[in-house]
Amino acid sequence: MNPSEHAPAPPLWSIAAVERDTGLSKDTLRVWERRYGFPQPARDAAGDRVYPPEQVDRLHTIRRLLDAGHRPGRVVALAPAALQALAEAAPLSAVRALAANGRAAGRAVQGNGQGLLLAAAPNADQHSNALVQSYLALIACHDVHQLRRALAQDALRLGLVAFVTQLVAPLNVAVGEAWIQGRFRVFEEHLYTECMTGVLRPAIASIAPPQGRGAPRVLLTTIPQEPHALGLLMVEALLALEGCHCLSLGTQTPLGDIVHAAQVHDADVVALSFTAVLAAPAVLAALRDLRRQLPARTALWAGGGCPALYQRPLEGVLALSDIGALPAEVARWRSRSGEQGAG
Amino acid sequence: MNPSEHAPAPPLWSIAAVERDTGLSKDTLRVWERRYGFPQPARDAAGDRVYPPEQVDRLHTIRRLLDAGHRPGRVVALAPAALQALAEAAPLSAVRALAANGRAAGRAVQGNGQGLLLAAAPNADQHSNALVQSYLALIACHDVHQLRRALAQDALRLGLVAFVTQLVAPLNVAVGEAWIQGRFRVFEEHLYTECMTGVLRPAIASIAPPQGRGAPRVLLTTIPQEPHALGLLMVEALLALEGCHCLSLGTQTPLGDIVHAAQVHDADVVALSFTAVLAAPAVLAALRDLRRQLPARTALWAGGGCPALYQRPLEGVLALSDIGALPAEVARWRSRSGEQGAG
DNA sequence: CCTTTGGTTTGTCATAGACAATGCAGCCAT
DNA sequence: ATGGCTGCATTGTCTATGACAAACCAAAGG
Repeated sequence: MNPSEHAPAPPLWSIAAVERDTGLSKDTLRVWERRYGFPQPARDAAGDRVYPPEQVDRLHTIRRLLDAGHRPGRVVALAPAALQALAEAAPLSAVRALAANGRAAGRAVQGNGQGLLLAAAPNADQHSNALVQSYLALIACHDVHQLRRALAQDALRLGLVAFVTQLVAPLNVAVGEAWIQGRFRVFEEHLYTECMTGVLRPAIASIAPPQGRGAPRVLLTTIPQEPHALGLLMVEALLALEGCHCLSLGTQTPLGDIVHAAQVHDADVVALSFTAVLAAPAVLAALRDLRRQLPARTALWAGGGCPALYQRPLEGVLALSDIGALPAEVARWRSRSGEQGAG
Repeated sequence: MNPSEHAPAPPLWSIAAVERDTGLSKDTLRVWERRYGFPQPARDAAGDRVYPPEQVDRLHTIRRLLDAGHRPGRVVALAPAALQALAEAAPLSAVRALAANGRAAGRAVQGNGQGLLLAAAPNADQHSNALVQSYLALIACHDVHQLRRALAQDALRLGLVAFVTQLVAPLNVAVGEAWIQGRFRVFEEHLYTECMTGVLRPAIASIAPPQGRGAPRVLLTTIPQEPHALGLLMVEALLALEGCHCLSLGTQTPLGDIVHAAQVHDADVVALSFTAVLAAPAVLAALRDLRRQLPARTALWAGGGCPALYQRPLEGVLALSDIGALPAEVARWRSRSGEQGAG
């Protein structure tokens, strides 16, 4: 037997595995190594990079800090202790987002990387209220049954609109912040998302489709690379309650298919949800492309916790930083459509 | 005004955009260009590749053919007409999968690339029955309301078990084949998935959690890069009906988090769903890693339309080619667990 | 007919340099 | 002090080509 097999061989990661796991591209990983001296993977017999688990962990922490608004040059080379301190400190996000550019309509509060965050809360601190905190505790102890029961109960208690805008939205923000600070792992976020989906889906299914003629037809989806469906469900719930004709395509629809689906469905509005997983250039390019390919009569609404949406006004795109503003926008669409329909 | 602005500039795609859209890596795109002479993108001012839409379309067709079992060397350089002919011909998949290696338990019927396919049907041809065909027609005419109503009705009529095993599974196969043949676009597949989700979710939510002590605790998820959730829902429905304690993490959980979640949830079984989106090596590597990191008492079940699962037996992994076999496996687990618990 | 062997195919990884877009900081003017 | 411009630094992505290991196919042998 080979002696090396006796030791519990530490699992080593290939560059492809690290890319999958951290979301940092191979190119980025290599250029960081060249520029900042980290990561510093070993090499296997073939000369390929092999990353020890500690470095992968550290890359995860770095990724979280980047999503919180830090810059690579300042954090990549930092020692683990310093990284941890930074993560536990107050998240830069709000500060940076506000400082960046005050022009946009709403307050932009940035989310986490795996990016649950859909709607920026009016004031993150205000929402550190008891209810949200109790939910965070439920998630932390992985009590799914209790979590689902509590969510279902609160949905009934508050009503679906208030549930979505006043509880789910700030809870998403809170979960996102906890994730940035390293207090939650990915699977805990997944667990939360799954429970919430299990509550929202049946609720949406129970809403009767609108009968009238004037109902706006809305196409809901996310662009490729944006896997978060929770935002879509929240929006779908609100829009369905407002009497919209919703057609959701789920997540990650290629741009060409969005355009095609909008034509087929005769959509009045295409609504997209964004989180901070996506790099700002990708988001803006996608919106520009879509705006160009969609017919002029189709409105393009974008929302969610992606800061890129709110840094500068986008031509032909309605950026909704606050999910609570959705009903008002539907009303505005209705009145505008009435004018045009009459004219 | 610039005269060139008068022409309706055809949208040009960057290599990154093509990667997102087709799922072919930048490396692959470049090496195909070098080896096969296709694609042959133009260059922008900076020397970067820019792909005209026709080439992107052609790449899509090629991608579908690859997922159907063709090999790059034989199809990449083919003219569009030849590609189309190949796509419309009988899919290679079943033939190839059977020819490959007869050792595995079941027949492996391969799915499409964006890969809805969860469970291989006993005989794909048998399932070209009227019911499945009528559903394909509903999808083709984008009648979501009718589609959802019909699904909900059939779920009631057949009962959830028969609905999942006898209708949903073959329908997935049929949709997958239609996609390979280019009869469906991505958004039509999304539309179908969304409707099905809207039916399965509430059904699952209505199943009472098991009370007894001996219920197997099952953790459900997919590995990163595998975005298809429909398989998970089908499995969750069947397992919940069999009295299992299901915990779904949704799609794309990092391997480390799967292990962690399995510990926290005290899982008896980790069940994963695979489609043909993933390359065979990635699937096998993931399963090997997981098997190594999971405690021995935790069983590892893998299912879905991914041919890699069935080509050779995998040590410590139960590969389920037929979703109908799930109840029997639960029963087998129960009896085995009873022995061990007693001993 | 099944298995093993050898050659081909194919995706991924490596290197290093270049560039465009973004972001930040400092300056000036109101 | 605050708003807006200018220029430098930062950063991710792209290019090119070579190399290699694993997977696949087909032909030879038991």
